[in-house]
Amino acid sequence: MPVSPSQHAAPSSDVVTQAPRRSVRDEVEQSLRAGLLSGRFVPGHSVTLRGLAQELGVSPMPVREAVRALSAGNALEIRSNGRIQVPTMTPQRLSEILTARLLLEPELAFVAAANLGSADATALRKIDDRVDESLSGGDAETYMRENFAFHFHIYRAAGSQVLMPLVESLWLQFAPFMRTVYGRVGTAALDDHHKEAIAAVRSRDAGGLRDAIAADIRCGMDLLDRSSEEGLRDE
Amino acid sequence: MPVSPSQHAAPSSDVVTQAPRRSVRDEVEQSLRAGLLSGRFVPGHSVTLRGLAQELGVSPMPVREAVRALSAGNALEIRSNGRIQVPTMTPQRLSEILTARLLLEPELAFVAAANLGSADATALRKIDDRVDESLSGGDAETYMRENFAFHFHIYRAAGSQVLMPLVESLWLQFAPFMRTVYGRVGTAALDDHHKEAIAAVRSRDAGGLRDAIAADIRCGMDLLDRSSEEGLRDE
DNA sequence: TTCGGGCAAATGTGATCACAAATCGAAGGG
DNA sequence: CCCTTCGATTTGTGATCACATTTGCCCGAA
Repeated sequence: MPVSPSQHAAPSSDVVTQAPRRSVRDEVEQSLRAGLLSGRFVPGHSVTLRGLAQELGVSPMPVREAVRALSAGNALEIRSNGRIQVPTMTPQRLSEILTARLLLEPELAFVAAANLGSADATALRKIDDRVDESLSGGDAETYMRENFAFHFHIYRAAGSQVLMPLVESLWLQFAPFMRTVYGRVGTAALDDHHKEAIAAVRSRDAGGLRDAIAADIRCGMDLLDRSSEEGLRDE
Repeated sequence: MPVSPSQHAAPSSDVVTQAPRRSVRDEVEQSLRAGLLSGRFVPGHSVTLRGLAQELGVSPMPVREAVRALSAGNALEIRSNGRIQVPTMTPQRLSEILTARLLLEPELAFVAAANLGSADATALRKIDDRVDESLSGGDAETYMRENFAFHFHIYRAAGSQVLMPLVESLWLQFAPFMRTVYGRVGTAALDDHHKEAIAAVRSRDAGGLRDAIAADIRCGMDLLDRSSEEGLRDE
C-alpha cells in the first residue's frame, strides 16, 4: 500500500532505527526464511510474487530478489513454467539431506565446542526447556523455531562462514517438510539428544558434543522412517 | 543496445532454438558462474550491475537477480555500502572451504562410483589429457575449466540434487582465489590424483575413488600451504 | 606539493509499466 | 455428466525511471 508518494519506503517512522542498512529485500528474505524454518509454508503450495508482496506490504521487486536468493539454495523451487512453489520432498531427497547433515553438522559442532562454555550450556538449557514445553504441548511451529535456535546456537560458535551457510541451506530445505511430518506423527514421539549435547558443552567434551549431534540427526531419520511406514505423501 | 522496440529480447533469430525456456537471467547467471569458475574474476575487484549488463548486452534487471542468486551462495559479496565485489580470501576461510570439500566430495564420489563405468573412465581420461596439456602449457584458465569438468563429471553421476549444489557453491567460492594462486605459484607444481581416480572408476572401486578424490583435495591444500609460505595476499 | 572541500558521475534500490505465457473459469457441445 | 474450447485474469520477466547514497575527481587554499 504505497501511501507515501515517495518511491522509497518510509524509514519505519522511528527517529533512529539503529539498523545499519536494512534494505527491504533483506527484511523480506529474513521473513521468508523464518517462515520456511517454522513450517508456515506447506510443501507443494505455490507462492506468488505479488501475493507475498501484498502480504508483506512491499512492492514485488524486493520479493523477486529474495525469492531468487532463496531458490538459489533450493529453499524455494522455480518450476519450468516459472511458477514458484515450496519444494516437495521425495524419499531419496530427504535421505540425501540427512546424509549431508550427518556429514557437516557433527563436525561443525566439534569445532564449535572449543568456543562454548558454561554460559552457553545455561542458554542451551533454557532453549531446550522451551523445546520440551512445545513438544508436550504439541506446538509444532514453536518446536521447530526453538529446535533451530538450539542447534544454531551451537553451530554459530564455530565461527565458520563457510559451513554455516551450507547447513542453513539444508535446514531451509527440509524444514517445511518436517512440519508436515510432525503434523502427522505428532511431536511427542521425538526423543532428541539435547540433554547429552548440553552435558557435553558444559564439560567441554568436543567429541561428546559431536556424537550427541549425530545421534540427534539419526533420531530424526528414525522418525522419518517411522513416518514413511505410515504412508509418505509427496504432494 | 535495445535495437528492437519490443521489450523482450528477440528469440535469438533461430526458428526453433530447442531451448526449453531459457530466461535471460539464467543465461547471465550461467555466464557469471563460468566466469568465476574459470578465474576470469579477480578477488577484491568490484563489479557493477550496469557494467555487467552492458558487457552482456542485457538490461541491469536480469543481472540484478543473477548477482543476488550468486551472492546468496557466497559466490559474490555484497558489501555494507551495497557494492558488489568478488569475495576476498582469508587463510581461515580457505581452510574452512577445503575442510568442507574434504567432508563432502569424497563421499559424493563414493556414491557416484556405483553409476560410473568404463565409458566414464574413457571420458575422464580425455578430460584429464586436456588438464595435463593445460598444466604443461601454463594455461590456468583452461586448466581450471577442465579440472572442474573432471571432478563434476564424477560428482554428477551420483545424481544427488542436494550435495551437488553444496559442492558447486564451494567451488564457486574458492575458484577465483585459485586463479591468483596459479598465477603466483604456477600450474606446473600441481600433482593431482586424477590418474588414480580414473583407475578406480574403471575398476569400479568406490573406496579407491573416494580416497583418490580426498588425496586430490589434500594436494590442493598442500599447494596453498606452499603458496602461503611465499606470502599470502588477501586484498 | 599536499591536503580538504565540493560538485558531477556512478551505483544499488525500489516502483511501475508492458508483454507473453500460463492458469483458471465458465459456457457450450458431445 | 464429462470433456473441450475460449476468454479473462493472474503471474513471471524484462525494461525503464526516480531517488538516496556513495564514489571519484578536480580545483583551490595553505
